[in-house]
Amino acid sequence: MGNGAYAPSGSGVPSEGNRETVAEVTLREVALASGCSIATVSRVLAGTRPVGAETARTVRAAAERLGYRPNHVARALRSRSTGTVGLVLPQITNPFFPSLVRELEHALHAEGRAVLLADCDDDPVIEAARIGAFLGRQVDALLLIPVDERRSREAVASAAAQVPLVLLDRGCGPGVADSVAVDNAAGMALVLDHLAATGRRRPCFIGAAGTASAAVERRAAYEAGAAALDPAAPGRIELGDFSVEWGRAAVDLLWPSRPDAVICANDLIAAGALQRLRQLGADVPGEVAVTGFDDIPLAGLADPALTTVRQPVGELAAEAARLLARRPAGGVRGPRRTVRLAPELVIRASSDA
Amino acid sequence: MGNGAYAPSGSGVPSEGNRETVAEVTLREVALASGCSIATVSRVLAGTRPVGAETARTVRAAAERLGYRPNHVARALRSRSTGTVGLVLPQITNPFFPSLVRELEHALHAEGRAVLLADCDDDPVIEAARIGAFLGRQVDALLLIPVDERRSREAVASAAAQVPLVLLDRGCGPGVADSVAVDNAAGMALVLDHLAATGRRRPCFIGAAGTASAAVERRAAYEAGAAALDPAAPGRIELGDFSVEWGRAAVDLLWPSRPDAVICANDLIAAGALQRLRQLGADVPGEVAVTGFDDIPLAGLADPALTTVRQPVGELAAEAARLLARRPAGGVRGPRRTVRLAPELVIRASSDA
DNA sequence: AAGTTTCCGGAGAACGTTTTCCCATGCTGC
DNA sequence: GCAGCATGGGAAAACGTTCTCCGGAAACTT
Repeated sequence: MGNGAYAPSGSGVPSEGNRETVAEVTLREVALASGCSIATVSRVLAGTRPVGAETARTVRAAAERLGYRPNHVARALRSRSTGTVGLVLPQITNPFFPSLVRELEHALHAEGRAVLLADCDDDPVIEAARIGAFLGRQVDALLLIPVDERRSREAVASAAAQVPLVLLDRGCGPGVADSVAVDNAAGMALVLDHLAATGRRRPCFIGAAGTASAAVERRAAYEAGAAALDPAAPGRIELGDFSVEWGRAAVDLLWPSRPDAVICANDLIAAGALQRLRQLGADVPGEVAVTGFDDIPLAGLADPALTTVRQPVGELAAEAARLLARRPAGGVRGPRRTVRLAPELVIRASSDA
Repeated sequence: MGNGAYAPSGSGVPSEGNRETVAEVTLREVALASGCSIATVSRVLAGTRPVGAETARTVRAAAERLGYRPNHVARALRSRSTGTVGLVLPQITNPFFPSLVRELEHALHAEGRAVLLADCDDDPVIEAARIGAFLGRQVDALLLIPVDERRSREAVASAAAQVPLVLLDRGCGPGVADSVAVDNAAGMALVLDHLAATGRRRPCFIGAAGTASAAVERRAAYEAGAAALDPAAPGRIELGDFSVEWGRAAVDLLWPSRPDAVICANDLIAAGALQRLRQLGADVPGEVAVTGFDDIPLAGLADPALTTVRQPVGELAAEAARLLARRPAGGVRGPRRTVRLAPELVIRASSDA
C-alpha cells in the first residue's frame, strides 16, 4: 500500500484475485462485502459519526481488500462542495506568476483541494468567461489575479458574491473582495534606503502607466521616498509598461541626464534597462546602479545580477489559502480583508557600490 | 446577455423580479415554469433528442428567463464524464513550461474542458500521488510531462490503463502511452547545418546526463551530426544538467580548447555559457558561437540574443488535445501513437557570423 | 420496574442530471 | 378498419454519495 496511491491493483504481476479494478468499487460493494449497510460504510470511511469498533474494522478491511476509492463527483453532488479552487490569472507566461502558481498549487493540494487553472491572455472578456465557467463547475472558491483594476471589477464583484474569492498580487478597487499582495511601498522604501546608504544621490524611476495597483503603488512610493531622499532633486520619472522593451527605450530617454541610480518598477523593465545601459557603454554598478522588483528568475541571471525586491511568494500563497479557508460559504458576509506582506531586499551586483 | 457569461442576475440594479439567483435554478424549476417534464427540458437544452418546435421554444424561454445554469457535477455523476483533464508537470517554474501550459489551457478550454493543474516539484513520488488524486477526481484524461523516464513509468502505465493519457515533451519508455514531442534530432540538425553554413568547424556540446529523452536525443543527434560535419574532430561533449550553473561550469572545462561553436542542450545551459564566456572575455559571436534549444523567453533577452531551436508549442498542444480526443475511453485499446513535430531554427546574434 | 438517555445501525430520501422505458397520438399501408 | 410505425412527451430509474430519520438494545436514571 506504500506506493499504490491510486492503483488498487495488487503487487506487480496481475495474475490472480482482484480483477475488480474494472468495475468501479462503490460503497455498495463494500457494504455487501462487509455485511452492513451503505450508511455504516460511509460513516466509517468518512468518520462522520462514531461506529462500533468491530464493525469499523470489518468495513475498513473490506474497503482495503476491494480497493475502494471514493467517487469525488458523487460526493460533491451530495455535499455541495467539489474540493476545487479556480485559479484565474492574466498570463501564465508572465515570469512572475509561475512561482506563485507553484506555491498556490502546493498550499491548496496540501489541504486536499485541486486547482483548476485558467489563463486569460490579458483579456478581461476572457477573464469573465473563465470565471463564469469555473462558477458553473461549482468551484468552492476562486483565486484571482485580476487583469485590470477597472475592467475586471464587475466580473470579480459578481463572482465574489457567489463564492469565497481572494484577489492576489493586484487589487481591484476597494471593498470588492479579500485580497493579499506584497507591500509595494515598503519594498520601494527598501530600495531607496539601500541606494541612499550606498551613496546614490541622483535617482530616476522607470515605471508603468495605468491604474494597475502595482504600477500606482510603486510609483507613489518612489515619489514619496525620492523626495525624502533629496527634496531638491526627486529624479525623473518615465512611464511605460512592464516590459523589457520599455526598459530599453526608457534608458534612451534618461541616460543623457546621467542619473546614478535607475530604479525600475519591475524586473523586466530593469533587465531591459541593464541591457541598454551596457550597450551604451555605461558602467553598472560603478557609474549607475539598477534595481528591479519581484525577483523573477531572470533577475539572478542578468549580468550584472539584478538587485531587486523579492516578493514573499510562499507567504502570499499561504495567506491566500488562509483567507479562503476563513470565509465560510456564501461569501457575502463579513467585511473584505486586505493583507499586505513585507517584501525582502535582495542585493546583487547591479547596485553593489 | 452579452456580458453576463456567468451572472444570471438582471441588468445592473437588483431592484425587482428574479431574486432566484440565490436558490440555484435546476431543471425542475425550468420544467415547472414551462409546464413540461424534466426529461423534456433536459432534451431541449442538451439537444439529445428531437423535441417539438413549440415546446422547445417555451422551454428555452423559461430557461433564459430563470437564468438556468446546468450543474456540471450532477451531469458528471450521471454521464460519467467530468469534462476535466489533469495536467501534471514536473515544475511549473521551469521556464519552458509556462508557454506550453498556456497553449494547452487554451486548446482544452476551447473544447469546453477544464484543466486541473499539478506541480510535482520534480519528484516522482509526488507525481504518482497527484496522478492518483486526479484519477480519484474522475478526470476524463491526463496530460503529463513525466518527471523521469524510468521512475515515472510505473505510475504512468497504471494511469494510462484507466484514462486516455498523453505524454508531452518527454517520453517514458516505449509503448507506455501516447506521446507528442518535438523532433529533437531534427532540431539539432538545424543547428549543426546553420553552424556549418556559417563556417564553424570546431564545435563542442554541453548537454545533460541522465535518461531523460530530451537529454538523450539531443546528445545523440549532436554526435551524429558533428561526426558528419567533420569526422576527424567531432568535438568534445560535456554532460551535466539542464541548468544555468552547469552552463557556466562547462565553459570553464571547454573554453581552454578554443571551440568556435558551443552547442547547448537547452537555453538555460546556453545562457550560463554565454555569461561565463563573456566574463572570460570571449567574443560572441565573433570568436565563438553559442546556441540553445527550446526558445524560452530568456533566449531573446540574453546578450547577445541567443540562437536557438523553437519548439512548436502551439502545435504541440493542439496535437496533444487531438490525441486525447481520439482515444475514446478505456484507453487500453489501440496501439500507442507517438507524434514528432518539426522545430524551427531561430537565428539571433549569438551565432551571427 | 418503568422511564430515559445513550449508542449503534439501517432504510431511504435527497443532490441534479441523463437516459431508458413506456404511452399516447397521428399517420401510413393494407 | 386494423397492424405497424414514427413522433413527442412523461415517469422514473439510475449515478454514488451524505445525512436525516427511525428503531432497537443496552445502560442509566428515578
